[in-house]
Amino acid sequence: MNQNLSILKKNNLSVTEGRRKILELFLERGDALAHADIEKQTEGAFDRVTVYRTLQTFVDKGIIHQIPTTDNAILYALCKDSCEAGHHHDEHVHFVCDKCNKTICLDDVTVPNVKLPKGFKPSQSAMIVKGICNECRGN
Amino acid sequence: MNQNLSILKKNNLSVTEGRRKILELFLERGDALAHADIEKQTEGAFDRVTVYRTLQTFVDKGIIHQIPTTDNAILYALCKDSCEAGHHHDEHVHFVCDKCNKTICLDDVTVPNVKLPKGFKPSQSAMIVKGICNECRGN
DNA sequence: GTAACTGCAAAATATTTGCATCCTT
DNA sequence: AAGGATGCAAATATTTTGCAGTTAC
Repeated sequence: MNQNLSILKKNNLSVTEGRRKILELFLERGDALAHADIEKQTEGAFDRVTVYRTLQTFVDKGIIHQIPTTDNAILYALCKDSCEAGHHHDEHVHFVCDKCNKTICLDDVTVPNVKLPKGFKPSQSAMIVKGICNECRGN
Repeated sequence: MNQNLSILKKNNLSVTEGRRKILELFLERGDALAHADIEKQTEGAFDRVTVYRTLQTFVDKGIIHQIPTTDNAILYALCKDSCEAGHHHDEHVHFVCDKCNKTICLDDVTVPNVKLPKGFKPSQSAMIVKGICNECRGN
């Protein structure tokens, strides 16, 4: 079975053109996408509203997660299998390339613990590293 | 001299009602503010556009810095003295309290280095920790 | 006096909601 | 057939831009 099909089925989502296509985009590209990227990539095949709703659905189901960014845009990226609905495990490092501008999930790099001042109790943490990615390095 | 006056002067900005007031807000509150917060706190004393422009000016001058957030809003917080125009040193940890929802700069907690996969060259990093802050702890 | 800042109007952009229709199961 | 997903229209929210009047120095 196609990977995107199985992901949708596993999450009790009906399989529609839009969901398949958007999920496929994430699977193909491997980096994080903004709403605007998805609109561009799908070239108006789906209504702007459908894209909003699809992304929201995927976030709710734990298929994708949001990535914090300094600039305006909200980015989304695929979750690992360990994510479940309402319970994300996205405590890995996100890398933003200054050159190609891609945002990549470094799934294997976990966010280190830091010593917080007295009284602060951490529950979750996120980390963003900027720089040059492995693909742009050689060029 | 007032602290906000000296900050403005130091950055060659003319001292206006709006700039003084917005800077004062940051100095008083100590936590990070979104554009919407500032509008609410100043209760329409200044045009919405003025607030946008003032924040942009402050960012350009290195008086405040933007903080990445998981949800939509862009947050701003005061920079330490070591920040200069066009050259931020905001590599400290930002703490978001789940209870009071404030975002606090932990200026003394520096972002630890992480080992990146082969080929990735870091230039800058940011970190966000969620949890319960010191003030909400006791309550 | 002059350059810079502000407010207003309006354009451009982004996001949300309601509802009728169509599609998946 | 029934429930959910989509598209369209429109409401709402957010951000940017131009310009004329005002203010800081």
